[in-house]
Amino acid sequence: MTIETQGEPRTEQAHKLVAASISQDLGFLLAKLHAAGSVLNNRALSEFDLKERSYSVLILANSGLEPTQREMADFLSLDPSQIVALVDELEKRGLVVRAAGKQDRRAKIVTATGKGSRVLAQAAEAAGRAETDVLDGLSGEEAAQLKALLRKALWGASGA
Amino acid sequence: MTIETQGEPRTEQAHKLVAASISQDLGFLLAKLHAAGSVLNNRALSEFDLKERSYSVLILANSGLEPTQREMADFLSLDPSQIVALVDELEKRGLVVRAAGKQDRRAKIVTATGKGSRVLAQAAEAAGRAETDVLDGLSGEEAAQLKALLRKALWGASGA
DNA sequence: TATGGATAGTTGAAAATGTCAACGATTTGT
DNA sequence: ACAAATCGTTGACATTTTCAACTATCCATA
Repeated sequence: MTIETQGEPRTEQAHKLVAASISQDLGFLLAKLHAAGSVLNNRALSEFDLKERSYSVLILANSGLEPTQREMADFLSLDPSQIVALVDELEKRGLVVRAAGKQDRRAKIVTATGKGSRVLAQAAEAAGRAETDVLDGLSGEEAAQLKALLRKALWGASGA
Repeated sequence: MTIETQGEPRTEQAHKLVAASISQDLGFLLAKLHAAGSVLNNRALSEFDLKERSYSVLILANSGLEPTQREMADFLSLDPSQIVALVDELEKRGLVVRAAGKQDRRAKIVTATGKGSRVLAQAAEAAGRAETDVLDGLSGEEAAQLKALLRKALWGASGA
């Protein structure tokens, strides 16, 4: 990020409106960096026919935490019906399987297949490179600090 | 934010899935904090019949920087046609006026009216309170640091 | 100074997303 | 055993995004 990443069509540039007070607004800063990052992320993931959403689901399915769809919905701040569609697609592609929960048979536990794990490993690399691009303007330490602060804001000092 | 803000229906809680590796992913962290913040922001702004979008436009219109609609679109990462709709509504409500650009008569400069300024002043207070809620888990210093890092990631060290 | 190509705003249509209410299957509390 | 709640799913509906035109205007250059 920061000023023109490459000779590309020009990603972002210092703008006269940066001086406006909205540049101090947290919601705006989050929205803008999120928007910029989404473009790069989705571009990087498109090679694997994934988007940010399906990528997230695949990560959770591969986490070993045996998440149910409901837990995924809560955690990803998505409507349960959206999880259905995402899991449907990943399952159709053989990257993920649904299994009835052991204690609660209403719930469906989503788990990554071997193929899902392998695709995820590659996708994660590409996503990592995209993240590096987004945080181009920050030092490694600053990048880590930014992520730590975001985690703390979300889950408090105890968060991962 | 952080664990349950109040006795409310429960806003957010430490989740078992926090342990998943996606909690280290910048895009996810931005999306999640942005989503959580949007809820609070829009709730706070609804008192003034504003949403995050129209609030942003109103701020820029009130900035004294005489932004054109195109500049707003670029800066807010929105399609120009969305700016049209937002300005239409604000103009209908008498909070903002359009004027032809002096050098370029194709461009429309959007400026806040007196009424717009007054509404904005109050809305900004409410939005500020919402932001405080979102950053509940951070100290004042940490909150400032977070915002500084976001700005730096977007515009480099020179940014506002 | 005329002419071609770009750009600002606007409109409207199409596609993608978000929201929400209902339903069957299952669990939980009493 | 029964009532109330919950999980996944479906489908309807609303909102948002994306994109291709179109007019008016600007700019470059012959």
